[in-house]
Amino acid sequence: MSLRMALLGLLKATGPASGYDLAKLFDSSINNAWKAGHSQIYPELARMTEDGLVTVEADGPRGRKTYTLTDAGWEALRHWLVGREPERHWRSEAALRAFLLPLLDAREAAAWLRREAEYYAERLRSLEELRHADGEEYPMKRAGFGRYALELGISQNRLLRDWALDSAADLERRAAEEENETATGEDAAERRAGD
Amino acid sequence: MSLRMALLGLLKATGPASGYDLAKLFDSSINNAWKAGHSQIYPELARMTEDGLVTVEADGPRGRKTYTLTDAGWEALRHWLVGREPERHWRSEAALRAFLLPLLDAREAAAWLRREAEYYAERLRSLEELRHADGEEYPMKRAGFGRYALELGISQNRLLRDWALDSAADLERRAAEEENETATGEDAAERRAGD
DNA sequence: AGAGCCATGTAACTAGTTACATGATTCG
DNA sequence: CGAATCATGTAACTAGTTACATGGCTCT
Repeated sequence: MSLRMALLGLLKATGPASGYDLAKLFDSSINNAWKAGHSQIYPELARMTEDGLVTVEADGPRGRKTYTLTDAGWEALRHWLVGREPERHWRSEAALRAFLLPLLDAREAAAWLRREAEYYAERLRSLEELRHADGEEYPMKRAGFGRYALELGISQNRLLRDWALDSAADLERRAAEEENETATGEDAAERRAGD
Repeated sequence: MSLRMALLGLLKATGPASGYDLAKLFDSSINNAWKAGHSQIYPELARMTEDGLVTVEADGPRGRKTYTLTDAGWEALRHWLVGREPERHWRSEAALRAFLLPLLDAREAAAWLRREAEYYAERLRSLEELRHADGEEYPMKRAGFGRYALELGISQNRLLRDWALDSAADLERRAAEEENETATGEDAAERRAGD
């Protein structure tokens, strides 16, 4: 359903487009919110045509098919956006790893987190560039389309970067404390064993 | 693969458990990072047994099967955690809606965002409670397991709440400006048409 | 003529969802 | 003895991934 809505939204925002165009738009715009390859998009467009949400004109060069949003299509999108509770579940491999991280040795986990932080920092940079890019470089920016999603993406990547750095520092502090304990305190360990 | 790793991680952290236990643990702990129902967990455990990652003892009451992590299972988990780039793609219905939001009327979009903000605020409250809960109420907290994921979840919900409120305010400001323009300025519109 | 991009699709597979189905035990 | 919970599974379906397959058009 979400894929379908993403396609309807892109058609609403850009006007008529081919499956090929939509696949490219996916990569360059909505990409931070949803992902789909052409092998998923083409059959979905065919089903949407059957359901009357889009109409197709097969005319362009190389058998290019141009899809146009119908009234029913726009109505379906509006209804989905406004009239339904969103699905809240998300699956994120990054979050899962975060969850499992304390199973590792603290130093190892910290090192991994620092590499993650670099990734998020890089990502943050590229999204901030998008914010300052004008309409030609980032065509979806026209009409404020994607504006709020872009801000969200930027904030989230900043958050993830900071979280990774803070967690790494925390793990390193804990590792250092432990090492300190075992190094200075054979006697302390004996004291603990005694009570 | 991620489901498999989540199950291995839970077994590592809690010790031997049944499919039923693991399904409940999923709901109560790892839930913010990954989601799975029993109909996905049971067959996965069967496959993991075939692959030698866990062993099964069918002994308990009501045909309860107890799964135990093997050395190969722990090794597989370690390797997945440390030795691979994570998959970065995420699909989030919330983010997709954020992207498509500017297609709606500004007032309507703002109202929707304010409802969203309430949802995130509620979620934030319940995660913050978890942070202060002791080990009995939140068993995964033992040994710091899930600690970093919990902090991440709290930060993310706070971010989403604030993002929704800020975006709503922005949309309302824009709507007000537009209304102001059309109300006061027939002449202004003509002036614009003239240049 | 050949490289590169435009453009569309299908097939086989893995992952995840929803609904159905069954029965044992425990507690009040 | 009945309700709640424990406990396991399967079947049918939808969504998403990866790999394969084909051919047209444009530019050099």
